[in-house]
Amino acid sequence: MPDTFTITQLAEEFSITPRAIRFYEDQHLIKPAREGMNRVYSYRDRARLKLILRGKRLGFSLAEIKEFLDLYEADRTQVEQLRQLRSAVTERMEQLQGQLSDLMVTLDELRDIEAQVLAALAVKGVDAAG
Amino acid sequence: MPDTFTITQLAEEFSITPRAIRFYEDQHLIKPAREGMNRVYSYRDRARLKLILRGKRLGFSLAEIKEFLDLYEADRTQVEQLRQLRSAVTERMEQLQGQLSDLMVTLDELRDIEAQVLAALAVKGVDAAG
DNA sequence: GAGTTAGTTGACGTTTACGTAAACGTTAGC
DNA sequence: GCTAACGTTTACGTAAACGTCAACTAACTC
Repeated sequence: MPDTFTITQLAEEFSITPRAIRFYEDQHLIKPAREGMNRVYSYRDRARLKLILRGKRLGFSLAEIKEFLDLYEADRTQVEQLRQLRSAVTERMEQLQGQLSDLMVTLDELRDIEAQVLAALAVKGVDAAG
Repeated sequence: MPDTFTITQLAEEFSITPRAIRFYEDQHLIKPAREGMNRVYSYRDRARLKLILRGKRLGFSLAEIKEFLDLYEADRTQVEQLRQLRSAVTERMEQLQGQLSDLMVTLDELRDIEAQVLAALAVKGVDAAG
């Protein structure tokens, strides 16, 4: 592991495009150092990028992710910020729980349809595996 | 419960705008009857709209929802149709199973973060319920 | 018959998260 | 001394899912 990274190194490591990383910079989610014109990413920058991508996996918008990151950076010692973070996480969890139950209902319905289809095929004396 | 609905009635019932409902029609997800120029929604149309909104809550695109709805409507009398329907349903179920596990992983990550935040608050001797 | 209410069809605007050139600079190899 | 690889900025393009006018129409109400 080196201690600095180029933009394409990070792009390849995380399977995104350099364009995406630059876009995150445009949106002030990350600010790498410069060596002349070129961006140079530190180990901490890389960690930050990891957090960004994780936030995206979790379904947060870049604006939301920026708020989270700012919370971490601004002052990790302040209770109010921890509370904000917690409430954001809780809210998101509730959304996901809703999605989860919707998903399971949908799966149930699909199973019903599948059963009906199989029954209909059976009535026609057709091998279901056909 | 009446047996027909106007567009604003449905819009209000489901907390969306008439514009949204018309847009679904543009995308061929729903085709209400007409009384002169005006749209008239049957009870079945309303059920269909419910399905659309549920699909959206599940995070599917309108195009995907359309495919999904077409499954319900397909001609179930012909063997070939039944087979197609069955394979589409099966494929859909596999996709949903994938989403399901993704969702659960995501929820786990969020639970981790929540636990960390709670721990940080506890260290500060703060009531988490604050 | 003027106004209000509820509906209609365009058609352009908006947001998010980048993609996609265009036009250029800087080192490395041949 | 040229080109190839990799980087840069600027800027316009894109897709999804509507929002937001604008400019009607049709039906009631007074």
